[in-house]
Amino acid sequence: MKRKNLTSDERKAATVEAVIALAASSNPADITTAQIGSYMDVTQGALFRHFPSKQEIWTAVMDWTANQLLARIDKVESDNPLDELEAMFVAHVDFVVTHPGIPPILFGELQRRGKTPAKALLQKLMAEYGVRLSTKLTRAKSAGLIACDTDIPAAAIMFLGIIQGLVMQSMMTGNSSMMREMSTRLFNIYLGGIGAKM
Amino acid sequence: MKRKNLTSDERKAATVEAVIALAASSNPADITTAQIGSYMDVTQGALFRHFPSKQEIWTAVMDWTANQLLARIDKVESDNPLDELEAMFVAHVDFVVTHPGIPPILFGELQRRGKTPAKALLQKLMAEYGVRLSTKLTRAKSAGLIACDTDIPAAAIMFLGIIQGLVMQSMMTGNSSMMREMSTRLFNIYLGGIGAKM
DNA sequence: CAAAAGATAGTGACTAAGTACTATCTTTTG
DNA sequence: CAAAAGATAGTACTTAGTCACTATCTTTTG
Repeated sequence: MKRKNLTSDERKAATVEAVIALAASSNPADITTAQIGSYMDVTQGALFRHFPSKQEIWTAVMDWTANQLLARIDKVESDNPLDELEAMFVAHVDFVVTHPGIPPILFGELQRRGKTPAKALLQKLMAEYGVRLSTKLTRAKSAGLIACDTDIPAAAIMFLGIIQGLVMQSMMTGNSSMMREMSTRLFNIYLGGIGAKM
Repeated sequence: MKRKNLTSDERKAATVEAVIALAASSNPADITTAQIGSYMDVTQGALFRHFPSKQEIWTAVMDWTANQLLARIDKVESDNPLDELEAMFVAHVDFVVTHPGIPPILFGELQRRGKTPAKALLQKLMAEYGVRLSTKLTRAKSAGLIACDTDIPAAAIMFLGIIQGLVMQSMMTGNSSMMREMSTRLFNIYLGGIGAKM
């Protein structure tokens, strides 16, 4: 069997992919460098040629995730802020459904004590997400599309919370296909909550 | 130094308490039997006199949690189902605020692969919680207190999701005191979402 | 009722199985 | 052929779980 050498960048990308794939079927905290290596048909020691420590692998994973998620929710474009919010919602749910390992990774990172680089990236991601939500909600309010007394910070937390709840539900039942269908039903309730005129 | 022997039941209860306390300041997955023992001023080996395995400790913790949480949300009593829902919401948030180790524990257990006894208990807890929510929402609908076309399953998921989101937010900022204040703001949006007449 | 006997809780040193990470040698590749 | 990627075989350390023994508590019995 002939061995295939990848460039350092390729191997880094493959590593991130491997971690995300593994996280879909095992607790992120329990993923070992040996498992990551074996997933890529590479020995465990080879990882340390590209990452100085395991923690750096998590940082790379968080970085990839943040970029992917923000890119997806930034792709929405409409002159109606409510349509944009719905598109963000759908894009986010879609991202999670197609990458079931991501939510456990985020939670695992969130639980970590102290401020690791990976956790800092996660906080930055959430902050930027929040800005986007607030902006669109404010525009919707100005346009008279939602109730004029809408509590925007609370509405932003709620937006993310709904997705959270969905993810949790699907992890509990092990059924992630219900997410897409349920997401529109949840979003309808959300629209009612912020007094959207339909 | 005189040694204090506890009965097996007392020691089990103390262990559960220790685990919950430790989970407030460190990742549940990283809690070792040595840490648990040291928290109670007992050696690590002593734990295995009362629990056959570490997994059984987690099961005991889940059992305690499920009983506590259900007891608290069952205490609410009113002739107005919406008031009951709000009281459940407040009771749940209060439980989480006073036991900050619980959410990480639940999420850690949820991530575990396969069906451990602890995970089964968690699923049972959620199922029972869901029943209570559906019952109250149905009563509210019959009484005309909320919109007659309310999507009850979605509303039940949403109820839990909001709490999820709150918890996540507080874990991110490390500020859990904002939870109580924010919870009423979120609940107001929720009421709007299910078309509550105010 | 006090002392012996038995039961139970806790100790401390150990083990076996991992873990992240490293030093050195080998293969691939431009 | 030289530089980069991977293999091999480690190191040093951590972890859940074990076990023979000891301290403490409870029950029996002369």
